[in-house]
Amino acid sequence: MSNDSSDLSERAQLMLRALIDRYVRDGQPVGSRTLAREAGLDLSPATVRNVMSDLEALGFVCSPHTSAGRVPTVQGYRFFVDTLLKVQPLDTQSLNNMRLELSLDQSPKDLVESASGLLSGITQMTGVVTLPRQEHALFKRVEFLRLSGKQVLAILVTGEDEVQNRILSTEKEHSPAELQQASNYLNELFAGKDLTEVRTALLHEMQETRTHMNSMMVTAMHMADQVLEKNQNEDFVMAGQTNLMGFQELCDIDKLRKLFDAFNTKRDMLHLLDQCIHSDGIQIFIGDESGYRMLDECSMVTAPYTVGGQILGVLGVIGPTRMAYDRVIPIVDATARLLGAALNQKE
Amino acid sequence: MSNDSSDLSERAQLMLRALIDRYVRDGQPVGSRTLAREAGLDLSPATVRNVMSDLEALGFVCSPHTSAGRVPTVQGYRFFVDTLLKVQPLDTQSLNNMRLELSLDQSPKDLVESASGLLSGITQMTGVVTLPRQEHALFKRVEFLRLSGKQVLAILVTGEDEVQNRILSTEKEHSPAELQQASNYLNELFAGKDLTEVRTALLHEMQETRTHMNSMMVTAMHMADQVLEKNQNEDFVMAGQTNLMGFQELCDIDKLRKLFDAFNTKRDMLHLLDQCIHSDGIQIFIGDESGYRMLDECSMVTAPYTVGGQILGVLGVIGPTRMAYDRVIPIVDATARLLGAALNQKE
DNA sequence: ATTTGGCACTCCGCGGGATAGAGTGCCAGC
DNA sequence: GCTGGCACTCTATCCCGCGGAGTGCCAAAT
Repeated sequence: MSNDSSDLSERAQLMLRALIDRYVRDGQPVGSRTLAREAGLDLSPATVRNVMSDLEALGFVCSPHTSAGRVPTVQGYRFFVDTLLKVQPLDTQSLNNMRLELSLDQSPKDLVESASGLLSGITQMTGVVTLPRQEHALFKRVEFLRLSGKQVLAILVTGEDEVQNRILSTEKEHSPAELQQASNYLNELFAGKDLTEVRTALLHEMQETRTHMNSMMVTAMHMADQVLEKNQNEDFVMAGQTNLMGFQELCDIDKLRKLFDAFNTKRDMLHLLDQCIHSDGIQIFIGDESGYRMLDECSMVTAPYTVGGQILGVLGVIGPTRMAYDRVIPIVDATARLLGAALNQKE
Repeated sequence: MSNDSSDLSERAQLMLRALIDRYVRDGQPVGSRTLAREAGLDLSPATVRNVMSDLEALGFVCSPHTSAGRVPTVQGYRFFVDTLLKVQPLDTQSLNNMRLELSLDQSPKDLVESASGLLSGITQMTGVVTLPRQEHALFKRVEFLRLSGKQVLAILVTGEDEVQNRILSTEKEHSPAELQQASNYLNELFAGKDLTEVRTALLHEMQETRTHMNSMMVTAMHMADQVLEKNQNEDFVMAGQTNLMGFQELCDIDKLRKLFDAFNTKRDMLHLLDQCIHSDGIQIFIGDESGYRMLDECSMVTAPYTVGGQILGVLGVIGPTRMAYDRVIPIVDATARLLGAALNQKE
């Protein structure tokens, strides 16, 4: 018969939708009688049973044991979100709240915190937001201060008056005057430019024959290089971890523990989020699709946020696989847009 | 009879000790037979029962229900730690590990992280360490950078090359030259002094008639004041929250949730830690003694850490009331000493 | 006067039916 | 192709009885 999922009968799709809908609502396996009522179609439980049997054969649902209702599988959720999900438009009430929350005058860092809080607050799950990439921020100025011996404190001021410090170890001791010269030189050369632009220009310059550069210039270049070097202090912020404690499927203490441990060792998490940043638009990991054990019973809905077309970071929500995707997706989407807009105003 | 706790019979004290010992080990109410064996005294269960009855009358133990063994009460623990606790000396193995971990060349901030990790790692509970107070750090130098309009970026470098940024809003626009003058003036005046000393000197100067100060000096003073103003970025670091999930008495998801929520809203926690900073030496909060509901089934063992006699912060361990105080106390104590020593070397 | 053994009593925890409820699968009839 | 009916299965729950652990008290022993 039709084990090509694409020509799954209209009716079967409707039932799957209804089943997931119901299961998401109350977490119990759903049986034929319930579904018959729920689906709106005027069918008897017996008929529903037949259809469910088909759905089970396709791997979209399964029953925990004989004589329990059916539960969606990961593939079931996948098919659901891919082809038969209709997102619910966000009610204007919440939207306004969000806009308000994110339009207050805040520093970029605070905005990220707010966004994370919003996500966790509205969805009652856990919100994550990666810190914005600095790569495309504007180079405003740099200053060097001599600390002691060969240690130099570099201060980099970027577009939105964000300040970064770094302590450099130089090869020889530099006098305050030399440092002043170096920073003047760099500021003149690069002020107002894009950080990546600065970086490439820098590398380019340094590869040029250095004959027509005086030693001061070389020093300046070197130090600037060190400052910009590992500028990817990629990290992220999350809020509402404890929200996850409310869900039955995570009430197994051991599972929760693994999850939280994973949050603490941020490495894997970052790696996962990193993957999301490359796809534009909403991305959804269901259950173990992420490939990370820690998220076994969890799903993640993410979206990149952008300013002027440039992707600055990712944000999203982590919750049990059984989540209301139709509700969560627009929330994540809206948050991404609003955060982008808020960051844009700052520039 | 003797309901004055101070003349609790030798034997009764011994039994209380044994009881707590046993209860801490396996978490089960302990009955007369067990205790008779445990206590070492050669007594029959019946005798033990009589003594336990006394202890119950004094409020040191209680039974969860008729015909269960006895469990120490908060007051029981209190009496235990106050008068009949003998701390176990720390084995040299662990001590060396700790010393190693804290003697690596690390920035103060990293040291704090390490200390917190150590506490949680060794005790298998949750470690907390407040960030060191900066009040008694040395003023090394300050620099001002003009950002835009009336915004000035102040950079304060303290003793151990710690750097702090602050953005000031000034009353009028200052030229780079003016700012340079101001920082020169301040650096000359205050370099190498204690931050609090600087602060008081500052306030004193500003109250003086300003007639013999030129406008540059006034400006400098004002800006310095703003920089030093709210220098108490009190915050703390904790590690190993998930360790707490292992304990039965906290396996009630709801209780755990409250606890973690409390950790996230750091306010109460800070307040509590703040109280500890004023007492010198180990301090122990048992159960609800802290007055904070969140710690209902938990205890906290803290100790301030010092450099050169100055208390810089507090560190400690949070765990279930049923913890091995005799083991935890020396660990907290040692960590405090080692952290103090490590910070001292940095100066 | 304290300690001890004995005894009756209480309460928890556990395994074992028994039962009700929910749900399935299949089949025969519409 | 849909439906009602029927037998079957599996779970969850309550109840029961029982053994174990422990207490409290009393009377006897030291």
